[in-house]
Amino acid sequence: MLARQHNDPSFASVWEELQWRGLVHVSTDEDALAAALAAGPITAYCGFDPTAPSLHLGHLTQLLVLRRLQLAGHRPLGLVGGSTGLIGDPRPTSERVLRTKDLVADWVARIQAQVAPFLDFEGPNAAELVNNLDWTAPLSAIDFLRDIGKHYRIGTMLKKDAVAARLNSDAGISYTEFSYQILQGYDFLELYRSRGCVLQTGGSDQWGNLTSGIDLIRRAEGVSVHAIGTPLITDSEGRKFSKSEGTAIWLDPSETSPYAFFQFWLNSADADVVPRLKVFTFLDREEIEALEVAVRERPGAREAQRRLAWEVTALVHGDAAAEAARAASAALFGSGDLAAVDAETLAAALEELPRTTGEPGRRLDELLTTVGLAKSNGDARRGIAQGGVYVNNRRVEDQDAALAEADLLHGRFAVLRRGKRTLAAVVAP
RNA sequence: GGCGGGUUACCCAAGCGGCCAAAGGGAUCUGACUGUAAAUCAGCCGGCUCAGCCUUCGGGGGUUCGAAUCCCUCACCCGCCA
Repeated sequence: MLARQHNDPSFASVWEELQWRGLVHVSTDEDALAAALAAGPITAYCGFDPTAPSLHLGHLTQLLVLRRLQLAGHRPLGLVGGSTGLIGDPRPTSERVLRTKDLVADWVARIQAQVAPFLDFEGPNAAELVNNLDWTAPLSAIDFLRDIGKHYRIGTMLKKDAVAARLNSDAGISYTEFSYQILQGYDFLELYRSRGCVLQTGGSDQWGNLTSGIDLIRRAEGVSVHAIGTPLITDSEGRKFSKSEGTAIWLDPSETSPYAFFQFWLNSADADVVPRLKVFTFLDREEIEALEVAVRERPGAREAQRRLAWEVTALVHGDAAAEAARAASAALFGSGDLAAVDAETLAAALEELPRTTGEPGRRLDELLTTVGLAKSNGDARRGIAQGGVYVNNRRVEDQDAALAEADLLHGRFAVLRRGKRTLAAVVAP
């Protein structure tokens, strides 16, 4: 997968490409940054805090920024925050619940394993994974206060958006989370000292934490370093699509199956698809512009969405998984007549879906709940009453309906559908 | 340490003894339209053996025929004062 990736040679520099792809929302002085990137290989880092067992799409943006920098000859550092993850950066609305150290350690390992495949650990600009616990754990509270704390002014810290928002909310903020920006700033300083790191990337919501490190390095070392803040990826309505609220799309296939992942991209709105191609694929400008034309002239064909879905699924889950997801999507949504799909193809497609076993006579509401298409039997029955439940693409009319012998395709399978596009499989025992 | 305010369903937020499973908004979900899109309109939106019943309004304990609403207490949060 790594071997296929490349930056677009039609750009004069990686900086220009990052800008074209819409990956630069804010940065430190553009001229100085562009000059630093052009002057020769530099070391850049991005941090990922283990606040969940998996990374999600917001993190994928960051991984790809690091990778594009690496493809341009720079050296990427992937930091997994073993210590910052124990603290948690302040969310705008509420205080985080502290996780146990064991749990965070487990998540660190998982996330390291998710970061690694996106970077090349061979060659002259080999990537490196680092863990900030390595340098913060040995630090005593006294040394921390004397050596680092002295560089921080309370007034500046209070003005950071994340802190100010919390102070204005009725949630308040603990000293623990208030201190987060210092920890992240210290990471940058440490990486500057130990590895000559002069660039940090991150989401624009991390800007305050990025500048924390820049300011610290200037005070402690008298050196100006750089930062790039990427835009928060949203849909055309401005909603974050990767937020922890439940619609999160995870990189871990056991959290979000490759099929569901593929479907997510396939369902991108016309207005979103081109920006997403730029951010999440390695397609050249020329190709993306051609797809942009396709969206404009033949929107119903959804060529750009199909390409996007394939590319990103292959990038994250590999070619085989992407092909399986594509084939399943084609089989399940292709003709509308599922009985026409041959047994082998159907069986393979259903492998991609959530599934449960069920025999004729089982109530549909129970099957829907069991397989996760409804959160309760009442929800399932409500769904049927609203005309939103289908068996093998045929609408179910009766709330008390049960699975019928005739519903079993090839004598074994039934496809349950909730709404327009959420599918699950029932397999006869 | 003192005084005052607050804790409501996924989120925001009304309610201030019965008409409260709890207003309103948002999100999610479903239908119509369509392209497995967007926008728009409509509906649903705690659970169940569903014209009824059960469990919810920070935790626990009271008062009352009856509490999200009153009292006590514990926890947490906010503000002002020290």
